[in-house]
This record gives sequence, structure tokens and C-alpha cells, in this order.
Amino acid sequence: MSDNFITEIIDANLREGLPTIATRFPPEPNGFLHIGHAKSICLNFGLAKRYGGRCHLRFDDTNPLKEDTKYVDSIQQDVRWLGFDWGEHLYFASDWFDKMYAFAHRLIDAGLAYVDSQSVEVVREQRGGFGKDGVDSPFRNRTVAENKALFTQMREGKFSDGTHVLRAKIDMTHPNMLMRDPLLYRIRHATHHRTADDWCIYPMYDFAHCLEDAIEGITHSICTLEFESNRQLYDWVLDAIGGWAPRPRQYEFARLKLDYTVMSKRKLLRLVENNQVDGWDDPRLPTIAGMRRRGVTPEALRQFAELVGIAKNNTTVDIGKLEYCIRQDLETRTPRALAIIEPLPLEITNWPKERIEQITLPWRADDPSAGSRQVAFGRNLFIEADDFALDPPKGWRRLSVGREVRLMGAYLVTCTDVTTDAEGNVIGLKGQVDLKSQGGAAPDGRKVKGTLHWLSAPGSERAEVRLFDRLFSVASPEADPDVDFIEHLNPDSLIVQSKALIEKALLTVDSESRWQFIRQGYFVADRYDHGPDTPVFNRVIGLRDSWSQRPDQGRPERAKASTSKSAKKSMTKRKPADIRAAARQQDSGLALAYNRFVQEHGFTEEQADLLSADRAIADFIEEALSSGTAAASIASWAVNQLLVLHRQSSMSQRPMRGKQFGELVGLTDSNTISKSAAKSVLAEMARTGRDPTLLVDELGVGKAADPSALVGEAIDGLLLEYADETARYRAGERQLMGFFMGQAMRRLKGKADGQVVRTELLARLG
RNA sequence: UCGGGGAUCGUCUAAUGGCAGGACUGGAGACUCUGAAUCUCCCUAUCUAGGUUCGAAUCCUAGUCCCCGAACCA
Repeated sequence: MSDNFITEIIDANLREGLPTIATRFPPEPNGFLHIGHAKSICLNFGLAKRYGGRCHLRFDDTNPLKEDTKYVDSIQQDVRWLGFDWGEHLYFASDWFDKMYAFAHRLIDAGLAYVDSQSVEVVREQRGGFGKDGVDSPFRNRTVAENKALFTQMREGKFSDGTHVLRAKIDMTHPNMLMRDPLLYRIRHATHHRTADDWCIYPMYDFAHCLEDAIEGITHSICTLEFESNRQLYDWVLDAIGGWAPRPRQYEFARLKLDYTVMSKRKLLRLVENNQVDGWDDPRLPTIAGMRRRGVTPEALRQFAELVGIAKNNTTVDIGKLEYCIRQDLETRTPRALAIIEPLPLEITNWPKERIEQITLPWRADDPSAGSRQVAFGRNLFIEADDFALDPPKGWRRLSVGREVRLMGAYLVTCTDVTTDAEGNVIGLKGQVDLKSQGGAAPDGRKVKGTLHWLSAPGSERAEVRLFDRLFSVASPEADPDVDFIEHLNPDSLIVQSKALIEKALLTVDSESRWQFIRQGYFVADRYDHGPDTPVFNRVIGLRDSWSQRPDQGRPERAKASTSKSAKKSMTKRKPADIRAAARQQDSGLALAYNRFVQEHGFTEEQADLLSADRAIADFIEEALSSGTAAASIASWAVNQLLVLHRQSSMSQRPMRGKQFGELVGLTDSNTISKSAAKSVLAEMARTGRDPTLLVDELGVGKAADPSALVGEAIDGLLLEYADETARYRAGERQLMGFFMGQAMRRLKGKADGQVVRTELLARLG
């Protein structure tokens, strides 16, 4: 697995002393896994592998109404097929129901949870909305004893569904809707697929998931972006209970979206239930089971996950990338076989009727160790209907009347005659082979560009071939909210060719064995329907074809102009400027500071605004101003350097004093140190609170007595060491200046001005 | 309307103040007993506007656009 923002976090955690990592893949057993899950599986298991940690497979089975054992089986099968192993770490959320129940009691004891006894509708109503505060439930202040008694009775089955819930006591006016007293437990008299009727109350996701992680010792709980808001609640629950080691943390990445398909369980389910596809493992579906049946390999899927990468951008991956991974993987692993999808008879008129010649063809032309087999050649042959043209276009290399092509591994043939039916369709060809061209080589060395695959009547068998294509005919079937995605189904996503021909050797191959049908594509013997008497092959993916134009040659149709309601209204957030103004309104000290900054010290209004929104900063600046350094310099440095530090950790928490900051800025004003040197001094000063003059000495960044001599010397050395780059620069690669500047500045440790260095560099580079 | 995220080639993804890189797609060519594969070359990007800096995709400010969140779902 390559680096990404999560591996960076893990690297940092490990450096800080975390002994090992544990991740988990936590599907709910209520549907089949799809390629989006594959990305997550590769991430979680891949991380565990990379860092020598572990990855749990955990079924998040907290909702008995939706879940079923049949899904837990299929999910395990899919994960294993993808190539991952959870060892002994197979868990179910339901394994921890007892513990969770006990934790809920602890929350009640701490006064952090209460039993509410209102209807769903009322609870929803009270929650408020975005920008609209919620209101407290009348049951919010029940006593601990009351809550404990009620919750115990809930567990004992004294109440019917929907009469009571356990809620966290947080804040009904919280800006994050999830924090408005979220539900922790609800009553559900339902039989659970594992715990049967042991329970009639079940924990909600936000309460259960973080506890599952904590109980199992998960260190990095990785989920998709839509759970970002849930993180706050995740942390709340774990902190409220406390005492975790390791304490799990949640991180979110962007889930996979693909062109020309849909990924949500709901939409997939609709396709399955409406019989628009043939079950969850229909080869056109992006489900793992479907892709397996389609003939895609786990290696290709893992390679795809790797190529797509892990980030936080909301993106849609070009399905061509998946197709590339599939082709690349199959290219190296499949033997080459002959098959004709739409046969067109070709009679070799100069070949004796009874004569059959066994032609030896290698399974792979590039690898003799792959072996070979014999294919019968005779008078009555078939070629691919597409390989003949009545009226050949420019550049046509295939067959046409009067043209010569090679029948792969056999003979050169010239078409002499064509028969058509009443409608003008070609129904048969006649031709003559050059009998001296056995093996396919021209006796006189003449160039024959076209090479066709072929089969003879006695050397072939009928087979069913299923040609799959993209499920939807547009790139973003979900883009337009006014059009049902079903409307965009590609009518040609499945074409069954029952009169295809395969060479005899393919009759006995195993189900799920994969082949390249030469010049056609990659095919797999169907996992279920294929057998010696009923050969059935699925086309995994066609070969790349730079001759015939794909139907979607041009740019894929991207999302139509999104006219959804949510897109139209511009979401204006509370602006930082407003927050600062509000701070000054609340605190007259800040307002006064603002005025002083502008009137007494000549700050620009923008500078004054930025520096007077927070007491720690405003006071710090006032102190810096007392150092006697020019106010303009202080303002500029404060805005551009100090605020960043302040954001990382408040100035009030730092050992550095305002006076020291003022002095440092003064050192640059007086040209004692360069600005870049001052930045490194500032970093150190902010950390340790030591005096700037001291640090300048210690870090050795004071300006040299004769800077240009020092600079010249350094640059001469540089140009010698980087002769290549120097030559490239002189040849015109001016963007290398940044490289030279970087090297020079590093070497000079800030003893010189950037400006001087640049001038000298320019002079010497010519 | 409130809160949380995100904007880099057509697509996905790097660059953590110092040569905007890689992959897919697309284009051109070479080779070819698969119009495949392989090889070579090429096209194309830092959301906008200001600022700081010798130097900004990266830091500061303002703006624009996109995504997610108000199930007793996960």
C-alpha cells in the first residue's frame, strides 16, 4: 500500500509511542459487498499488513430487523476471495451487547443519559433543524434512580416497541444535530440472527460502534466521509465512559464512486428486486460477487484500489481505470484460445473435402512453457462476421472480396466469392488458400497485414457466450434528480450469443477458468452454468480496440448541469470576519485595542481586525509594540506568522512573550538577521520562550560580515556539485531557480538575504 | 438556515515554502501471425482576487463552487 493521509497519521502515532495498530472492517450484514467496500477492505487489511498490526472482521449487527445470517456468510466469502484473512479476529457487535448494556448504566449513573418516553414524531419535532434549536424533552430531568429502573424494565421486556428510548444528555441546541440528545437504545421485540430473543433493546450505531472499537482495542477506526459529523459523538461517548487504552480514533476517507454504475445498497437492491439484473451476483453489478462471476480477479480489484488511492476528495473514478486493471491482470495470466462469437462460413474451394489438418497452436505465443494444442483445419471454416466487409473502409486489414489475409497459424487465404441473402446480408464466403503458406508464412515473403482467428466445422463446438457491457449508458445515472436512474440502463448491457463457436479444447475447462479469446477479449467459464455439455463463457472485458470506435469515444457524459435544490441555494456560513466583529462587540477591551491599533499605531483596518479578535493575541501585540520596533513591521509579521502559531496553540499557552516577538521583528528591521532566519528563530522562540538574540547566536543565523563573499563561495560550490542542473538551467530551464535557491538558502542557514542570494545566483548562472 | 468537510491535467492522485510528478484516458509513431500486448514520443492542471516571501499548490485575507449531516438506519 502506498502512502496516504492515514498512513501519515499512523506514522506519527507510532513515533509518539503507540505500540501497534488495529483496524477493522465493520459491515452490517444486510446486503452484499460491492467494489466500494473492496476499497475499504483493502485499506483496513492493507494497513494492518503494512504495519504488522491486525484487522478485525466485525459484523455491525445492531438492527435485527434488517440483518440476516445469509449475508454474514456471503460477506466472509467475499472478503476471503479478495485475499484477506482476519485470523481469529471475527467479531459481532452482538458479542458485546452485555458490555454495552453495562456502559449504558454507567452513563445513567453519571447523569449523562436518560429514558425518554415520547413518540418518534415528538422526539423528531423537538430535535429542531439546521439553524433551529431543539427543545428539551419533558423527561430529560428524570432522576438517576428513575432512569435506571425504567432502563432495566426496558431490557426486561416490560414495554412495547417505541414506548421508551434511552438518550444521551448532551445539548438540545447543539449546532451538530447528532449531539442533540442522541438515541442510545431503542426497544425492538425482534429475533436477532445471533442472539435470538435474548434482547429486546438494541443499541444505536453511534453508541455501539465506538464501543465495539474500544472493546476490541481498535486504534484507527476508519470510515467514510459521511460519518464526519458522527465523530464528535463517537468521541463524546468514549470520553464519557473513559478509561480506554488504546483509545480509538475515527478517521474518514472518501468512498469510491464509479462512472456508469450505481453503488448504493438501496439502488442495487432495486435493480435486483425489479429483475433488471439477475440477482446480487449479476456480472454487470459492481458487487464483489458479481465481479467474481464476471471473471474479474481479486488481484485486479486490489490493484484498482491501490491505483485509486485514499484521500478526502469527493470524486468519481473513471470506470476505464477499472477496465485497465482487469485487462492488465488478465493479459498476463490467460492462455489464448480461438472462439468465434458470430460465425460466418468460409469454404476453401481449393481444399479437399475430406482432408483435415491438425494445426498446432501454442497457448501463448510469448511463452512456450505454456504448452500447445491442436486445432483441426478443413475445407469448411468459420470466421468472425465482423472480419469481412462487403465494402471495406480505408485502412481495412481484414477480409473482403479479392483480398488476402492470414488465418492464424494456418494458411493465407484470398476471398473469391461472397453470397448474400435477399436483404443483402452476407451469409457465406468462398476463398482459396495458398497451399505453400502452411503455418501462415508467405512463401515469397509478401506482407500480409491482416490475421484472423478461425475455426473449422469439425474442430469446433457450439457454446453460449454472454457479452457484458456497462450497466448504464451515461456516466452519471444519478446526476439528474428529475430522472430515475433506471431510465439510463444500457439496453445492450447483456447480449447472449448462443450460436458462438469455441475450439474443442475449451469444452473440458474448469468453471471460473479465464481465457483470452484471440482478438476478442477476456472470457471466463461461468461459475455456475458452465459444464462440458453446456459450455458458457462470460466476457469479462473486451480487448482494447484502436480500430473500431467505441460507442463512447468522446468525453463521457458527465453529470448534467446539476439543478438540484441543494445545489441552487448558496450555503453561506458564519464568516470569520463576523466572528471577529462579534468578539469585539462582546469585549470592549478588544474594541479599544482595535482603535489603538488603527489610530495610534497605523495598522491597516484589516490588520487591526485580525489582531483584535482574541485577548491573547491583542495583549501580545500590545506588548510587542512596547518593544520600540516599527508598528508596521510588527503588524505584518503578526498577521502572516503569529496567527498561524496561535491557531496551533494559543499565545496564552506559549512561553514566548510579546516583547520578545517585537525584538525579533526589530532584528530583521535593523538588518541584523534575514527574514528567513527570523522565521526559524520565531519557531524556536515560540516553543521555548527564549530570547531572540540568544537564539540567533545559538542557531548561528546572524548575518555574515561580508555576506556577498560568503554567498559567492557557497554558490560556486553549488554549481560544481549540481553540474547537471546548472547545464539544464543554462539550456533554458529557468524553473530550476527555485531548486538552486532552496539549496543555497539551506547551505547558508539564513546568514544571507534571499535577495542577495538570488542576485548572485543570477550573475553566476548567466 | 446551522455545523462539518473538500477544491491540482478530461479522470484519480503526489508534491508538507524550493524543478507541479505519477497513473488512467486521449493523440502520434515503432513493432506485430491478436488493429491485443510491448516500446517511444506528445497533449493537458494548482477555483478566483488580493497579501506575506528572494521564492506560494502549500502561509494570511476575502470570495466562489461542490459534498455530507435534522431514521427509534448504519
